[in-house]
Amino acid sequence: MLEQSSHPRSVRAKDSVLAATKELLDEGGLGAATVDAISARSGVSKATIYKHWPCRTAIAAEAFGRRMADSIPLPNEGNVVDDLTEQVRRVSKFYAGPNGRVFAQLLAASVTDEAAAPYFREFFLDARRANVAELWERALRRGEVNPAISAGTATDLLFGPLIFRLLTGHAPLTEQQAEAIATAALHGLLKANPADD
Amino acid sequence: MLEQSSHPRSVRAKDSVLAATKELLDEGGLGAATVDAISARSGVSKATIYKHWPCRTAIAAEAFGRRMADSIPLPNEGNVVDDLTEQVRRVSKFYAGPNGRVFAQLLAASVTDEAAAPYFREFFLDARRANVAELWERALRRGEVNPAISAGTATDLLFGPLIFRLLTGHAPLTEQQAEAIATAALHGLLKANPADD
DNA sequence: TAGAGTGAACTGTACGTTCAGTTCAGTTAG
DNA sequence: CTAACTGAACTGAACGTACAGTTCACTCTA
Repeated sequence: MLEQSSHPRSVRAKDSVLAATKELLDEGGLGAATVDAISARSGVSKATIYKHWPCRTAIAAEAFGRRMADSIPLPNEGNVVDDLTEQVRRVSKFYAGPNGRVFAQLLAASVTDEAAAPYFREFFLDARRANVAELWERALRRGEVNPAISAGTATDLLFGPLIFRLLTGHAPLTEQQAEAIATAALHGLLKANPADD
Repeated sequence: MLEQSSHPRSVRAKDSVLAATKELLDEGGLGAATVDAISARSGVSKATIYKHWPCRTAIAAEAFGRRMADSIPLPNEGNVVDDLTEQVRRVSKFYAGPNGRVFAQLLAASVTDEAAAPYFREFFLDARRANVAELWERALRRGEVNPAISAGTATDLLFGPLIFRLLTGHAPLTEQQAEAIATAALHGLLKANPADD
């Protein structure tokens, strides 16, 4: 019971807001997570909410951010082709589900909403990039990948296409598509590779 | 003088709206192109505007769409590596400029704005994809690229990373970066290629 | 009792709608 | 050839709505 009261009120208010926002995002996407709705459901007043966050989008980014890291663990199958392909497949699957829609809305909102961009970066991109960087480092140590390519470029090449598709909806995010993208990224677009299966 | 009067009023109104919107987009991005501002500058009433377009974003997409096709001609240097690399470089340069910001805002707005998405797709993506598809077909005929990869996948792999960076701003869009991305996409991330310069 | 939170009202912006009245282009009648 | 007619398209100004973000007098709780 020390646990409960050791949380200052402000912490309880924050948690309550984040929990309510998470629910609203699940139910109706970013559009449903209005500040009034968050306030009503969490029982925290708008005035207090705006003491903790600079804008609406930032709340949503923080509320939604944690689940993504949790829901996509880092694969470790022992070789870079399998690991990276599996990672692309997992991320693609995440995007293809209902959470993908919310993710897209948040990314889109962060473009307009200057104050929210750092939140979005912190809760989504940084963790994701760190993940891939670790896979990339492993692969580099094993000598399996081109050392002239940076982890950042590799990340963009593998996941940029997924995000492109997610946002524009011009092509589906099926498992086959994810594999096609990963394979193309790993082996290249040119016909120079005779060692393909 | 027949030319003038041969345009029905509706065409003149549309042109006026598109011209005004284009100006506003240049001056202050999507945020400046409010429907009231467009109406005021074009001299076309809001009621009329909403007879021609379903929502604000659609106007902006159409107004902004044409310049992009114009400003990025299709390269033809005779081989796929140079052509695609050059194309990536050109698109990257376009994104890095002031128009890139507007493009990002439009793409972001289309995520939320259901009615605008088809406009955005028509005026940006379709033309772009057709462009790359043509380059890809050429390369296929010459046997320079992997025939197992579709033009769509190739497009996503080459331009998805640029869009990813543009939207999140996590990495710059310099010419070097564009080349690094194109090279990585063409040759692949793996170390399997001995035939590199 | 002092700092944190409440709640309710308020401001401001911008989308999209509505409608009575006006302009214009093409048509018909004189 | 001209003048009246017609209907579609446009105007202008107001309106309703939604939502972000702010303010302030208050209440509670640590």
